[in-house]
Amino acid sequence: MTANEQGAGETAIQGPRKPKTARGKKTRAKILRAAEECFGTLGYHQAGITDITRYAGVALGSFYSYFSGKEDAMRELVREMGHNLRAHLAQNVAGATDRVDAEVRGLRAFLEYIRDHPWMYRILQEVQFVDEAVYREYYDTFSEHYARLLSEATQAGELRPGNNQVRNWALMGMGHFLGMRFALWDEDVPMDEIIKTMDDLLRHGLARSDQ
Amino acid sequence: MTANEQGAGETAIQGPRKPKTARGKKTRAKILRAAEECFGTLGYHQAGITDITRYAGVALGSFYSYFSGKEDAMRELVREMGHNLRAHLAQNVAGATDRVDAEVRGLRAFLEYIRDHPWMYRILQEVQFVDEAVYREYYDTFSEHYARLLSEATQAGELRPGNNQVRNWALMGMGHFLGMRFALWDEDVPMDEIIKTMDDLLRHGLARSDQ
DNA sequence: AACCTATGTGAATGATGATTCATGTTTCAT
DNA sequence: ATGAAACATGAATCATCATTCACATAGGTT
Repeated sequence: MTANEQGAGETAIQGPRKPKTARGKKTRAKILRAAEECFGTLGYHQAGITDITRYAGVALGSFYSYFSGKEDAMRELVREMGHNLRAHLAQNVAGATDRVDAEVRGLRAFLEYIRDHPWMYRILQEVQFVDEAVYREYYDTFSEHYARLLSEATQAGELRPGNNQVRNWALMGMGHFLGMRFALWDEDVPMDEIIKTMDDLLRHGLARSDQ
Repeated sequence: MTANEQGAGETAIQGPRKPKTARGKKTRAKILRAAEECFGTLGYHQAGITDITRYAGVALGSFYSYFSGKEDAMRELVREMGHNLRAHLAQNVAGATDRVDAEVRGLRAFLEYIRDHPWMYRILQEVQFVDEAVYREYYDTFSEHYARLLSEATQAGELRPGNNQVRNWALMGMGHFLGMRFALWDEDVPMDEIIKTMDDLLRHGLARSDQ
C-alpha cells in the first residue's frame, strides 16, 4: 500500500518496479498510454486492468510490474498531464506584452491543449473522485504559481488592486468551463471569438459604461 | 433498464413505482435523503445500496421499490438539486439594480447554496462520470436561461457587446471554481471579500487603466 | 557456456456488491 | 370486517474485477 519500494535488499517479494532497461521503459510507457486511452474513453471505473493490458498488448500481470494498482496509474497520468500542460502554457505565454495578454494567451494555449488531449483532461476531472488529494494538489500547484504572477502584475500597477487569490480561482474556473464546453463538448464557437470575448472581459469587465 | 413503467395493465412483474400513499412517499424520501448523504460522503462508487438503505432505516429491497437502480437515484438527486438551486437563485437575484448586480447577487446565493448543501454539489460533479447526459442537461438548462438574461441586458445597453454564449460559460466556470475552492474546500476568505473582488472584476475587468 | 537479474505471463483467487424475488405486513376503500 | 393493492423485507443469486503468484523467457555479464 505504501510507496514504491525500490531500496536495496528489501524483503518485499515483488512490487511495482521502475524499469531498469529500455525494454522495461517501453512496456511501462505502452501501459500508461493504454491506461490513458481506456480511462479516457471508458472512464476510471468502467475500464478494467484487462482492458488496459489488452490494449497495450501485454499480459495482465505486467500491469502490476510497473504500477501498484489502478489508482497508481491514474495518479501517474495526472502528474504527467500537469507537467505537460505547464510546459505547454509556459511556452505559449512567453512574449506576452502585459498580464492580461498573458492570461489570454494562456487561455488559448489551454483550450488547444484540451482539444488535443481530451482524454487527459477527462482523467484530471475524474481523479477528483478517485483520489481527491491528487486533484487538489494539481490545482494548488497551479494556483501557487499563478498567484505570484498576478501579485507581481499588481505590484507593477498593471492590474487593479484586488484579491488575487480569488481572481486566480475565478480565472481557472473560466478556463475550465470554456474548455469543457467549447473544446471538449462542442467546438461550435471559433477559438478567436472566444479569445476576443475573454480579452474584452478581462480588460474592461462586463458593464458597458465604467463608472 | 428503460423508464419507470407506470401505465395501466403493464406486464412487468415488478418495477420501481411512484409512491401512492403517504407512507410510500415518506419511505421514498427517506431513501433519497440517505442516498444524498451516502453519495456525498462516500462517493457514488464507494456507496453501496446497503449503505443507503441501512442509513435510511429500511430494508435493502425497498430501494428497488422506488428506484430502478443506483444511477436512477443519482439522477433524481441531480434533478432535485437543479430545481432547488434555481429557485434559490431566482429568489436572491430579484431586486437587483443592474445586470452586474444580478450576477454578483447570484454568485453570493450560489456560494451560500454550496456551503449549505455540500453533498449536493459533490453529487452534481460526480454525475458527470455516472451519466454525462444528465450533467450536460443540468448546465444546458442553466445556460439557456442565463444566455437570455445576458442578451436582454446587452440589448438594453447595460453590457458591452460581446459573445454572451462565451461569457455565460465563463461566468458559470467562475462560480464553479469559487464555490469549490472557497465554499467546499476551505472557507478561508470571507464571502464579502469574494463578492467585492468579483464585482470589481465584472464591472471593470482586471486591467488597471482602461484604454 | 553458465548465471543472474529484469521482464513477461495468465490462470486462479477472493471480495465485493448490485439486483432479484418469494414471502410477509400494512393500509384502506367498500 | 375483508380482500386487494401498496408497501416492506432480506437471504440468495450472479457477475464482475482487482490483485496475486508460481512459473517462463530475454538480455547481458563474467
